[in-house]
Amino acid sequence: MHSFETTIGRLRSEGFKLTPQRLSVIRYLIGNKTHPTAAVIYGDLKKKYPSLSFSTVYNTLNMLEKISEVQSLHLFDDFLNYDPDISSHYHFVCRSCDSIIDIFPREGENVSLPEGDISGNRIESAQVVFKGMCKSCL
Amino acid sequence: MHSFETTIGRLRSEGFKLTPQRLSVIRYLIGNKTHPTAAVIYGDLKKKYPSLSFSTVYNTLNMLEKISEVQSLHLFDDFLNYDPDISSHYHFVCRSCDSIIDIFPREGENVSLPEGDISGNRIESAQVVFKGMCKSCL
DNA sequence: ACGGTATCGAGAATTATTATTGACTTGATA
DNA sequence: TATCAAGTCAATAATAATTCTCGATACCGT
Ligand SMILES: [Mn+2]
Ligand SMILES: [Mn+2]
Ligand SMILES: [Zn+2]
Ligand SMILES: [Zn+2]
Repeated sequence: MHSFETTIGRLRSEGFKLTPQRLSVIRYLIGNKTHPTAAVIYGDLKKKYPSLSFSTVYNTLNMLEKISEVQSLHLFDDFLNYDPDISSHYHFVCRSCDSIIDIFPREGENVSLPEGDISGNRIESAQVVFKGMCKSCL
Repeated sequence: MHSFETTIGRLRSEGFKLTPQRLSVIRYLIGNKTHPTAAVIYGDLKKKYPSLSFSTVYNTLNMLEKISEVQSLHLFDDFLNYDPDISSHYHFVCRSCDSIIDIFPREGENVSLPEGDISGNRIESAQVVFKGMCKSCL
């Protein structure tokens, strides 16, 4: 996500109301380096905002995804993970402990993807998911 | 998938019975260059095998995935696509027509991924999904 | 204050996939 | 042939993440 100010500015200009519920979800996500599920977000925020509902969490996440402030990740079978980090990076998923690790490819790490077209199809985004055993599980 | 003979040989050696229902699913998938869903497989086979049930399609797909004869792909929100092509390749998904296009990286197409370890995590497989507009939709 | 609109939360609905169940098939054995 | 055990079938129920519905409420400009 962008900064708090930028994000709420974008929502305002798109015509969304900045309700306390939405702001709580946004504050939860800003600077969050994990990849929480809707259930985790709901569970954590419910403590502080007991009247928050699941629908509102989903609605807010879908709204944020629509304006590309978060990205949903299909890493597991039964649920989505949400990534507030919209910088270009990839993911590693451990098949033993299910942890999700951000991969920021550096020079020499040999992650390179085409941009523009491939076989005549126009690429707009690319997702890379590595699976294996994470450092701690090894 | 491997050849018909190799595949049924593997199933036999793993202790699975080669029932007509399973064989019909296997024959459907061998050489299939699309990425059918369980529902599509069921719908197509139902015409020829009216007593086939959905459970059997799912059970057979899960069995084939367990022995790595097919690969399930989480490309859309609500269902899985199954890929009988187990050679190393990637996918392009068109956001306009939802078609799934195989990407076999060639020399000079600049798709290269690390093997072995990345940041101390052991890579066992990698999935790449490009999204954008396909050639025909452009 | 008033009227129109957006959003809320609660709970129902949706739906792809998985689990359960009881009948049936198969093959080995006596 | 009779019996038995294991595997598999199809029908159906269950599961669970996400979305939808709806009446109530908050907000906004006038
Ligand atoms: Mn991430
Ligand atoms: Mn493919
Ligand atoms: Zn791990
Ligand atoms: Zn297309």
